[in-house]
Parts: sequence; C-alpha cells; structure tokens
Amino acid sequence: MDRNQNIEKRILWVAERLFLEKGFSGTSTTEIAKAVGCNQALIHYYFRTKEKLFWDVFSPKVEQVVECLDAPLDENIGFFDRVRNIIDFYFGMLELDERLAPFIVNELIMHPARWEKFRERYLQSESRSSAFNRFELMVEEESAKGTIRNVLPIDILLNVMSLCISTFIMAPMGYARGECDSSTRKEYLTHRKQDVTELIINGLMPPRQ
Amino acid sequence: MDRNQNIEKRILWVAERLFLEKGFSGTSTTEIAKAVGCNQALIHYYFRTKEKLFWDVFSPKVEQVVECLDAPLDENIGFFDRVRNIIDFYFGMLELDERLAPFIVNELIMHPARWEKFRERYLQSESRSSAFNRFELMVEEESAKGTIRNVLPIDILLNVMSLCISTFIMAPMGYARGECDSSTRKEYLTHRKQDVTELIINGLMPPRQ
DNA sequence: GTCTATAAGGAGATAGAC
DNA sequence: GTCTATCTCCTTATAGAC
Repeated sequence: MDRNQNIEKRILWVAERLFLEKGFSGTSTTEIAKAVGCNQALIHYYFRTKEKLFWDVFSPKVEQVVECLDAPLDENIGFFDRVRNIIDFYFGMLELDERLAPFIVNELIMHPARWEKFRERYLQSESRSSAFNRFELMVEEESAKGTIRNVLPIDILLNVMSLCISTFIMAPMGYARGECDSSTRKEYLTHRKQDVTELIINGLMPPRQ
Repeated sequence: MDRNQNIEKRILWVAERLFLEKGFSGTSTTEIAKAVGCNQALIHYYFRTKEKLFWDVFSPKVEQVVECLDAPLDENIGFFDRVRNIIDFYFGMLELDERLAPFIVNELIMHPARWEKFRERYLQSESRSSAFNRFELMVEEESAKGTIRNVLPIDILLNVMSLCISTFIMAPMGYARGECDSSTRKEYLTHRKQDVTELIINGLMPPRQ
C-alpha cells in the first residue's frame, strides 16, 4: 500500500497476498520481488529462505482459522444460540477473506508436516483454550438434561469447521452454474450458511422416541 | 506390478500413484520415468505433455468421487435407510483409497479451471443422472409428507460430500494425537463416520413444534 | 519404440560491489 | 540496506541416433 513503508513489512504484505492466491509452490521469490518492486536478493536478505517467509505468513493464518472457533464469548444466552453464534462468527471470518479456507486446506494437504507444530497446541487437552473447556461443560450439561443428543464437543466443532470450510472450497463450482457474478456468489454463500446452521442445530436435537 | 506389461499402461499406473501422493506440481516427469524404469523422453512420447498425462489420471478420479454419490441403487427401503446407504457407500469409497479425497480437493483448489469441463456435466439439470432425479423425487415426497424438514436435495448431497471428504482431509491431524498407528486411525474413521451419519439423519428430522 | 543428448528456461540462494 | 551477477540445480520438452 504505502510506498514508503518499511520494506520488510511490504515484502510480508505482498507475500501474503501471493501465497494466499497461488500457494507456496505456485509462488516464486522472484515474483514476490517483482510485485514489491525490489530485487529478489532482498527477499532472502530479510527472510533468509522462502520457507521462513512462508511460515511468517502461514502461522498467523492457522491461528486465526483454528482459534476463531473459540471467539464468540460468554453472553448470557442458551446453548443453541451459543452454537448459532459460533457458526455465524466462524462463517463470517471465512467470508471476510474467501482465499483463507482454500489456502489453509491446501497447505494441510500438501505439507502435513507443517502442522506438527500446531498439533501440540491444539490437541493436547492441557493446552486447550478456556473457551473450549467452557463449551465442553455446556455440552455435558445439555447432554445430562437430555436437551441434545449424545455427542462429543469436539465433534460438534469438527462438523462446524468442515461444513463452513467446505462451503468456500466448493464455491468455485457452487456459485458458477454458468456465470460467476457476485450476486450469484452472495446468494450461494447465504444459502449454504443457512443450511449448515439448520443442519447443525437440528442435528443436535435428541432423537425422538 | 508386472514388468512385461504394456509400457504405456505402466506409465499411467505409476503416474497415478505419484500424482495421488504428491499432486501435480509435486511430481516431475523425470521422477515418474525413474519409477517406471524407463527414460523421461518416453513419457512425452506416449502422453506428449505432463498436463495430458495428468488429465488421464485425474479425469476418472473425479468421475469416481462425484458419481459415487449416485451409486447405491434402488432397493425397496425407506428414505432414511436410503440416506444411510449413500453415506455408507460414499465414505467406504473414500476409505478404499485415503489419498483420493486430498488429491481431488487439492486440484480443485489449485486449478479450478480444470473443473470447467465437469461443471456442465454435473450441474446442468438436463444432464443430471437419473439416480439424482429419483433421489430428488424421494426428497420432495418425504417433504410433502412432513417426515423431513424443508431442504433441497442438492444440499443434502453437498453436506454428505463435505463431511465425508473433510474426515479424510483432517485425518492427519485427527488420528495423530501423538502417535499415528493404524488402530488409532481406524478408530478415528469409524467414529467420524458414525457421527456424520447421526448428524445427517438427525439433521433431516422436521423441527419440533 | 526406446534411447542419449541437449535445448531453453525457471527456481532458490549467495557473493560481493556500492 | 540494496543492488547486480552468478552458481547450482531441476524442470518440461524436443531432436535425432539406433
């Protein structure tokens, strides 16, 4: 954006855009340099390797996409509205930048090793966020009351993530039955968000007897 | 497999394995040649370009992953069992080769243009399979009877695809809370399949009044 | 049909001038 | 800090011998 910014930040900023659009293997340091308006050697001067530059872009994005499941904080609302809030917030975050979901998923597929650094942080029960722990408690409570079916809290969140992210992965097919204009796109996203919400909420109900 | 097979078929066979494991950009024709045990020029003699070779591998896989949603044919069973069958069959197909889901999704993300050739076939209502049309009829029927909530048939299938495919995309994280042994993996897949089924079935119920 | 050799280009990274 | 020049390696594709 601003020509006179710190060059290191400009490189990071341009790299972010290009990595998001074309992935790690699809983007060359030469290309980044050209877009920044500097020499390719400068990229390596600041970030030493392409891998390291990528990590500096990738890492905050992963945190965003995973930790965002925690975000909508304690208001005094019922369980189902709480779940609705989670979906709303999560979907909204992905909608803010539609390149985010494909970017993360692509890297998860192509370089699973990069995730090992996150596994510990997100899967060990000791290091789980307090928001997750509170959510877990709510689920157990509702389960005991019999207001929801028997289900693990982590599965609820996995299902929410899967359905939201898939919406954006499939978008290029979904809203392009012929033409790709932005109103068709918006319509597709709105419709999917609504159906995902209904599915999750309805799917939580205890089975009829 | 057999050393004395037709070389063209052996190239295709090896290319399939490598593309599935490392994607288009991660696999070089040189590498394929080495694995086949022939010269790199021979790949181009038979397939002209890497792109063409890839297409010959990719195309049948897409058909498999999309058309498999149609497959479990008419038995005389109720609607919910029919849906259960679809999930079972679809999940089972992906389980037969766990590289399939990541492969397809990765290519969908990195080269959306490749899908334009399939869009017409799968999204035009005139060219839809008769199995889909029959499924659509069943949904309308159940909807009219009030035995399921108000939902579009295509959304049911999108949700099934999303949840099944996501299971395999997330598998490297999912069953690797520390160790990756095959019993943990099997346990993870079984559990997710069951939860996905419950979610879909339960999510189809009409809301309580 | 299968080979060797090579063309033509792009990649990431570094040395060294300024 | 920023540049030019260059090293080394690897890619796809083709020409031409056998």
